[in-house]
Amino acid sequence: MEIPPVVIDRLPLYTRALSALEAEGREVVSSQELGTRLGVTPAQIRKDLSYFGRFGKQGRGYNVRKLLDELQRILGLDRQWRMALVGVGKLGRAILGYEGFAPQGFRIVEAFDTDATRVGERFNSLTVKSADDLESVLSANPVDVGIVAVPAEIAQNVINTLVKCGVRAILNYAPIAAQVPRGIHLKRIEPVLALQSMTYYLKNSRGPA
Amino acid sequence: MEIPPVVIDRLPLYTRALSALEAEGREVVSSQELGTRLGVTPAQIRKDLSYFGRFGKQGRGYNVRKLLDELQRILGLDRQWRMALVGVGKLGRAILGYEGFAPQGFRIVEAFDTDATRVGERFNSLTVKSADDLESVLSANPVDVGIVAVPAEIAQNVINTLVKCGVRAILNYAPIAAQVPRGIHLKRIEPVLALQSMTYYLKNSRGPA
DNA sequence: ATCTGTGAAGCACTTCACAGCG
DNA sequence: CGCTGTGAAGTGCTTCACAGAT
Repeated sequence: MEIPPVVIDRLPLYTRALSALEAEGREVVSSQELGTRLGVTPAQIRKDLSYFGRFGKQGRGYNVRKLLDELQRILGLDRQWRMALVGVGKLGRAILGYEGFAPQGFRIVEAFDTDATRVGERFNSLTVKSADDLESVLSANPVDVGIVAVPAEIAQNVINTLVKCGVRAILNYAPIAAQVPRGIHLKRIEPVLALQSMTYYLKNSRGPA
Repeated sequence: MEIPPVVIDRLPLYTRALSALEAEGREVVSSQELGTRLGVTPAQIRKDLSYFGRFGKQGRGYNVRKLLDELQRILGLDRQWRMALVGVGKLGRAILGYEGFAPQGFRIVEAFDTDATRVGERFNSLTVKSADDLESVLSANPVDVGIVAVPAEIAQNVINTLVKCGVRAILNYAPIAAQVPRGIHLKRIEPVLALQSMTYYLKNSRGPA
C-alpha cells in the first residue's frame, strides 16, 4: 500500500509524544488524549496508524510502550544511521556540537570542507577531511544521510556529489531551492523560510487573533 | 479571500528563486522556467500567484524585479521584524551567531535565559536578560517573533509566556510537540524530526530508487 | 507563436459516523 | 459503555486544458 507522505511526517511527532508519556509512567493512551497533546484530531491519529496495523484495543486505547516500539520499527528508528557533514564553517560546527542527534540514533561519522585551513581539524573523534576526497571516502564507507552546511553558491554542487555517492537522504541547511532526482529525499532546515511564511499572517492580522 | 496555507509556504521559495534570477541579471522569467528551478509545476506557480493578482504578461512571462517586489510586499518582507530569543545555551549561541537573519530583515533584539551565570553576557550589541524579566521587557517593547531554544522540559512554559506577552509567531527549536492557541503561528525547526521521517523511505527501498 | 490566468476536473488528505470488540 | 478501525463523505489542493492577451 502507498502511504500518504503527510502521514509519514506525523509519525515522528507521535513517537515523541509517546516517549513523553512513557517517561511519565503512563501505560495506556487513547487517540483522544494523544490528539489533545499534539493538536491533532483523534480520527487522524487512528487513521494514520491504521495504515500500518491494528495497534489499539477497543474500549481501552493504545499500549504506550508497544505503540512506541511499533512506530520506531516502522520509521527505522530501531537502528543507527550514519551521516556525513559537508561544510565545517560556523554553522557546520554548531551542527557537530548539537547533542540531539546521537540519542536518537543519528551519528555524524564524516565531516568535509573545501577550506584547507579547516581540513585536519578535530571534533571529538572526528577529523575534517578534504572535500576533494568526498567521493572516495563515501564510496569506501557509505553513509545514509548527507548534511549540507555550505554557502548557497556551492550547495547544489555538493548535493549533486552526495547523490552521485549514493546518499539518498539530505538535510539541507543552505538557503537555496535545491534540485534532487526523483527518489532522493531532501529536507530544508531553514529558519528563514519558516519566518518568511509566518510574517504573512502577522502582517494580515492585528492583535492576538 | 482565504489563501491555502500551502500556497503561503511556497511563496518564500519563489522569492528566493527570483532573487537568484535577479542576481544573474535576468529581467523576465516564465512559470515554466521558475518551475523547473524549484521542482514545482508551472501551473502551480501560476495558480499560486493568481490568488494575489495578475503579475505576468501573456506571451512573455513575469518581470523578475516586479514579481519579487510584489511577493515581498505580500509576505511582509519589506519591513524589519523584531525577534526575542529565549535560551542562550549552546544552541541559542549558535542562533545568535547566525548571519542569515539580518539580511532578510529579521533582527534578534532581546535574549533571555534562566541561568544566572548567563544573564549579563553580551553578544554584539545584545545583553542577555533574566527570564524573570521576560514579561516586563516584552510588554514595554513588544517583539513580533519568539525563538525558543530551551530544554524540552521548560519549552511549553516558555511558549505560554511568550504567547501571554502577545507574541504571535514562534520558531521552536525544542524537541517537543508544543501546543499553541488558535491564531498563534508556530514552526518547528528541528533536524531530528526531518531525519526521522526520511529514514522511513531509506528503510523501505534499497539502492538509489 | 508564446505564455498567462482560470474554471473545471481530478486527486489526496481529513473528518465523519458507526459497526464491532473488549 | 468506551474506544478502535474504517468505509464513505467532505474538504482542500493540484493539475488540466484552453480562452485570451501580447
